[in-house]
Amino acid sequence: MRRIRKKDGIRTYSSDTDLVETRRKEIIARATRVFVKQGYHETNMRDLAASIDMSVGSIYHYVGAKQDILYLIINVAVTRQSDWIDRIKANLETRSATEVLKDFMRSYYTNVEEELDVTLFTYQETKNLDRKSQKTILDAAALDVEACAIILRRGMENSEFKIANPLLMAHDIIVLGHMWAIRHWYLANICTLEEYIREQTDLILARISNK
Amino acid sequence: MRRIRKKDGIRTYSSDTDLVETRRKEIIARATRVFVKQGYHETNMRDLAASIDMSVGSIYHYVGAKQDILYLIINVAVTRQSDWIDRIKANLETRSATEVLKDFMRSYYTNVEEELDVTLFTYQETKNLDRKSQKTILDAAALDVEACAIILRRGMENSEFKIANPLLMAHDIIVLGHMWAIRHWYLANICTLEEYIREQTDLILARISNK
Amino acid sequence: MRRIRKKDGIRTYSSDTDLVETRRKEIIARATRVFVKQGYHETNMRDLAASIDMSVGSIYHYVGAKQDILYLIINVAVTRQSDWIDRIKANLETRSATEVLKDFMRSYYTNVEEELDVTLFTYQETKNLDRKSQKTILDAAALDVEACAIILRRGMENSEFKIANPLLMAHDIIVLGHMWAIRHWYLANICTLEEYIREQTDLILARISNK
Amino acid sequence: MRRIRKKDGIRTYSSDTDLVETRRKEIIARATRVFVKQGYHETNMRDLAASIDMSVGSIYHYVGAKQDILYLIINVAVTRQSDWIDRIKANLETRSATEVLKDFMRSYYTNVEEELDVTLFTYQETKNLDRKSQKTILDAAALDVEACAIILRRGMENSEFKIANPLLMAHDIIVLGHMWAIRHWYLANICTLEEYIREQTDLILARISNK
DNA sequence: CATGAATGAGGTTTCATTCAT
DNA sequence: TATGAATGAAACCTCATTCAT
Repeated sequence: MRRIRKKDGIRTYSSDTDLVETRRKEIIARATRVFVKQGYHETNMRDLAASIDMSVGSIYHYVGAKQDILYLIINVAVTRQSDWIDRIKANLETRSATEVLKDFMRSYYTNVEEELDVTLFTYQETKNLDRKSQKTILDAAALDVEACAIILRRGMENSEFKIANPLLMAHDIIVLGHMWAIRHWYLANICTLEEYIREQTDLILARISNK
Repeated sequence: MRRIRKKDGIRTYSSDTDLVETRRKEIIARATRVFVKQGYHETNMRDLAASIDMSVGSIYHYVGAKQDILYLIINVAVTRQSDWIDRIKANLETRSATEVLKDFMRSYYTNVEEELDVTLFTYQETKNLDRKSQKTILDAAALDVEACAIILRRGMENSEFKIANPLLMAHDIIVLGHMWAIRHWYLANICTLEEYIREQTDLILARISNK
Repeated sequence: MRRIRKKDGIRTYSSDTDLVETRRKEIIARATRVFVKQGYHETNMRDLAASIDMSVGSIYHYVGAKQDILYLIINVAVTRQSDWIDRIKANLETRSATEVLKDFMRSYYTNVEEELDVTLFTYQETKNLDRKSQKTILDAAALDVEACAIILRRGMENSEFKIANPLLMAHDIIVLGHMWAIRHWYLANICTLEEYIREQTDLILARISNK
Repeated sequence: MRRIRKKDGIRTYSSDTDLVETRRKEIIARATRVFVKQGYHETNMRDLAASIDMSVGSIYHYVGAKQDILYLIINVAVTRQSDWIDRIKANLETRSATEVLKDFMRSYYTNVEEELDVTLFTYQETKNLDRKSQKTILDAAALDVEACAIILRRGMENSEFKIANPLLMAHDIIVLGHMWAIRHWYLANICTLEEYIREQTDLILARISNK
């Protein structure tokens, strides 16, 4: 008789929490590549198992369902390191909001470039999660906007920026980053990432800089 | 020996072109609602047929495969009326590029609001089409950017605007419109459509207006 | 309300017996070509209708079911003209049994050659008829053997032939004819029809001729 | 990316070659009975699965398609043991061609009797295979004729036999055997297998014996 | 813990037949 | 009488998940 346990709300048959974590990381890392390439619905568990060099049974030891893998993948994709916001705040102590914002956009957009496929994947497949998981993911995704808004608000405080709706402006900054991935099929034909970053930065600053 | 009839590249068993057109329109109109609500993969043909009040057999009388329905739906969603660009050009004869752009953004974004679900659907499900259909769809989608670019270029010609990369700027204008649908789960909490239109218009004009 | 009538045990909606006969003949003649080429199961009613230049509805006016067409086709194929046996008997009045048998084999085998595909078709598809129809067909097919046996028995009567089991011998004569069609994929590589007829005739005569 | 395993040209999801072989043998053995009794087209996969006491899924674990089962069945039916021809040749070392031929016919025809239904089935259903499989089957079937021809040629060498076209004669010998199955509906009424063998043997020998 | 064979419900699509026009 | 659009049951095949080994 199998004993059923849970970790992070997802069923597992193992009681060794560390092992579960290790194996799940392996699964996520490799499954990401497979799902991103072939599509979530288009990949069946047999092929997935073969592609990530595990047995179907093993996968189900560490994960409760196919959808859980999707959740774990997307969750990794939208979750930033925990010290991310702290580092932004630290930067704001020593440098102007404008400078921090420029750096932020550059590093955020560069990160999108590095995770081009996963970013697109997240936009397309999040809908396949159950309601609760979707909420978790969207909340995590919203944190990016909040982080960006911190910079904008600081700039407003010290009169560097003048912004009517800082959350909306932050949102624009974030999604214009995502667009580099989502619309790469078009953008790749009309500019380089470098140009893209420069133009979007200029677009934003032209509007918020307090002259 | 086996005779295959096609209309618009999609198999049909009827030779009555008008009837095919009528029935397909019905299928598209009703299937859009069902797919958008339940998801493409989550809706099976039996349920679809029941929902749109047709028999499964009848659907396959006018359409070759489930995927064809998806294609038809998305194609309708991304295809503008043929006189769309002409109307923009006509407007540019009598009014300033700035005014025309403002109107364009308002009407485009308002249209997104009216087709909120379908716009989101298009972003999520286009990947489920075969390679060739995807190309057709993306090409059609690119026309929106081109249309917007016409306005921008006119503004540049008469020195109303100053823009480094008009296609990229047009692209921003278009996708920021789409974002009202794609990220509605977030935007709806921070602003109204009215505000959204105003802010995005100001964002763009602040950057391109030639002072 | 449709009135249902029958002709030759097969449902029809028409009361005009002659018309039914005419139309059925058309259907049989053309459907034979289609079924023989594409196979009975592989041809659906829509394609059949298109191929024989009739509407599906029309076919069902004159025929009760798809299987009925198969029956009619095979029935034509296995049914000889009614004067066939009479002509054999007449021949036997004036010529030796040996001569008549030679002629019989030549004309029978030549006829197989002319209906190569239909003969094969009959062997392969009779099983798809219902029990009762199969019986009718097999009985009709048995008549060929009986006809041949008449010749053999006449030869035995006048001591031209010496045969232990004339029905079995007649059966060999008939099926060796059919084999020219059934195993044409092999026989065509090793001899001509002319050779085939000569060899089989010699084979039979070597055994039955009373020296 | 999608890995497809094959054994004998037929898809399987198992990599355990022995297991595939075992299970396929089970499937063939039991499916033969079902198909032969009910017909290939008349048996659907659900019924087949129930009849052979396997799940539909399991069948498809070892076989790629319904047609593959048909192929495997017919292939077994037409394939003789590999030492068959060697045994014939060995016999020809010690015994006269006439004796070997008599034995050959007896054992071949007896074998047909033992596989009555399958022999008929093969004649009727081979056409349902794809072109390539048909070729394989027909080539295998042709080997029987070749084997028989070996005996005939030996008899010609040592002047026991005199034959114009040994391949054609061998073909007659083989197909007259098959006819015991194909036309059993008729033959069963006019003679026993014993008589049939005797008569056909006499028929052949009367023609080829060099007196 | 690891494996992969087994399951069977459910997916998409076809097609013989009917019937309103 | 002639048509072909409409029907829906049933076909083949897939695949997430389980569980004996």
